[in-house]
This record gives sequence, C-alpha cells and structure tokens, in this order.
Amino acid sequence: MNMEKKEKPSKITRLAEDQFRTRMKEDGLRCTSERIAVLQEIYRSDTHLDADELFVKLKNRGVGISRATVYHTLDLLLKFHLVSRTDLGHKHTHYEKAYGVENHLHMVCSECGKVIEISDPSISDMLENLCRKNGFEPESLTLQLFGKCSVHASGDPVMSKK
Amino acid sequence: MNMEKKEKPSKITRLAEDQFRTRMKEDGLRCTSERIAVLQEIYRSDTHLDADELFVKLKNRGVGISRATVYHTLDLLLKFHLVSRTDLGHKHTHYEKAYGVENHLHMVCSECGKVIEISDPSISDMLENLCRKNGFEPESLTLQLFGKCSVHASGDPVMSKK
DNA sequence: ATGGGTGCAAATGCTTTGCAAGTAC
DNA sequence: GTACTTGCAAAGCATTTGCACCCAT
Repeated sequence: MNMEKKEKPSKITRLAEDQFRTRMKEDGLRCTSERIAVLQEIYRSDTHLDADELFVKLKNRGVGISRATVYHTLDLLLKFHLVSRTDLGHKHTHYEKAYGVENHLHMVCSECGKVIEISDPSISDMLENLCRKNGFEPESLTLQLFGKCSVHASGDPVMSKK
Repeated sequence: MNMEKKEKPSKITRLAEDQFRTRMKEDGLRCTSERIAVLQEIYRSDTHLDADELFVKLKNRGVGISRATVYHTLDLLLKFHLVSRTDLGHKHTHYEKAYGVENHLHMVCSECGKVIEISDPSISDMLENLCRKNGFEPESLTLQLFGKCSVHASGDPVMSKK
C-alpha cells in the first residue's frame, strides 16, 4: 500500500521511527504502513501541519489512508512525544515533529498569519529551572506569541505588562 | 463555593470596564448589560473559564444571556486584549482576564489536570527582547507546559531537549 | 428613530466513535 | 488464530451564523 517517492529519510526521521517501533511494541501495538507513513510525512515537513493537510499530503503521495486513522495515529505519536500539538489561533490544531527538535516558540502575525519559529536555549533553561523549582516534570511545551510581524508592526505595542 | 454575590468590583475590573467602554465607543459599538456582565464575570474569576462555564455562571447569577452572545462578547474582549485565550489541551478553549494581569505560564498536569500558574518577570523580559530582536510586536502570549505535577511526577523526565 | 444587539435554532467543521471487514504478528 | 487496525459513515461538540425581534444611544 505504501509507494512513496524515493527519498531517503533523514537521520532524525529514522531515529524517531525506531522510537516509535520500540514504544509500540512495548504497548503491544502494531506498526502498520499507515502509521509509519503518518510519522514519515510529519518528519518530512518543517512546518506545522493540521490533520487534514496531513491527510491530503498522504493521499497525494498515494498512501491510502482515512482521516480516522490519521487522527488515531496522531494520538499515538503524541502519547510517545514524537509529535507536538500547537494551537496557532486558527480553528484547527497543528502538529509538528518533536523528536530531536529543540523547544521553540512561535510568533504568529495577526495580519498575515506568518509564523516565525525561534528556539532560544536560555529561555528553555529558565523554563526548566522554573519547573524544577515547582516540582513539575515537563514533557512538552507550547509557547505562542501573537502580535504583528516586522512588516505589519504599527509601532504601538500593547502586550499587557502590569 | 464562591461568595461572589454583590461584592463590589475590584479596581482592576473597573479599569478594564472603562477600557472596554472607551474602545467600544471608538468602534461605534454598544455596551449592553450582557456584554458588561460577561466582562465582570471573567474579572471576578481567578481561573480559566471556558465559554460554557461562563454561560452557566451567568445564568446562575440570574443574567439572561445566550451562548451566542457569550461567544460574540468574548471575541470583542479578545480584540481589545481584555481577555486572553488559552488552549490547555482540553477540548475547549479557556479564557481569562488579561487587563492588569502579568504574563504568566501554565503548568498542566496530565494526570490530575491541575493547572499551576506562574509569572516570572525574567522570562517575560527575555521574550520581549526576543521579539524586539525579530522586529515582532507582541500583543499577547500563551505558554503551556504539559507534564506531571509534584504529586504525580515519576522521576523520569522526557521533555525533548536535543 | 435606527443601526447595532440578542437569542433561538440550524448550520459548520474539526474530531471522535461504532462497527464490520481486514491484517499484522 | 487472535487481537489489533482500518475506514466508512454517523455521531459529537464547541463554535458560528441567519434571521426576526429588541433596545441602547
């Protein structure tokens, strides 16, 4: 059923796939071609995908899969922390690869919808310290800043600051 | 339960209400009793409320209002940055007051659902610098950490770090 | 007076689920 | 062979919208 374009998976993709197979086996679950295809499609992309985009991309690639299976697989991948979900303020949830990916934040422009992704180690460190201080054991995070990108900035910032 | 019967609105609530009236007038919109009631109900609470909780609380308080109006009013309040929305990983969106409230992050326990709120000025500062560096003009932010609270921590952290 | 507002109910649209048939192990 | 999976279609639900009546300004 699986006939994707020949392009070799990245190292990260392979590692994520290994993780997936291991965790699935541990849980007595099966690594079907559909599930692997979903994982690979997400790791092939460098942006956020919503469930439907994922479904369409897989279809176009010739992978026969249903929306139901896409959603179900996303749940599994989320459980194993191989993908992360993000609410970018649109009406649907977005997903992106999580394995071997540094924590990062999203700056979402309310004018043009552009999403800038930035990772900043010092912020990650601070957050981790904060968690430790509170006895909280973090598994994933989502950080979104909504506002205006450089093109649409008005020169009148309004983020509440106290 | 909440002893919120006829206690007078806090200073913050009054200021937020003033803001609301001003911005509404600017836009040629009307400050109906329903809209003010929604604003007050949100500012009366110190936690996240979803639209339906808000609707029920208002009903219980004797405010005749429809869900449609609740949603519509939330849109207005969001537009004016008087409330903020947060996706806590549940199925519905949560709202909380935003005026005069310091930016804060949420630690959501995947075991018990408890939400710890923490504000940390140094993180806020860092984020602001990061925005400046990228020419991004922030208006609001949401920051969620998902994991296990101190009661449910397993001693086996898995947040991806690379 | 009058243009915006409200609320009901129906419509949306993303996501979940029941179930029969298919399939990985 | 036995669960686990798949996919269709139907169901669920939070949220949005159309429309007739209502009211703040």
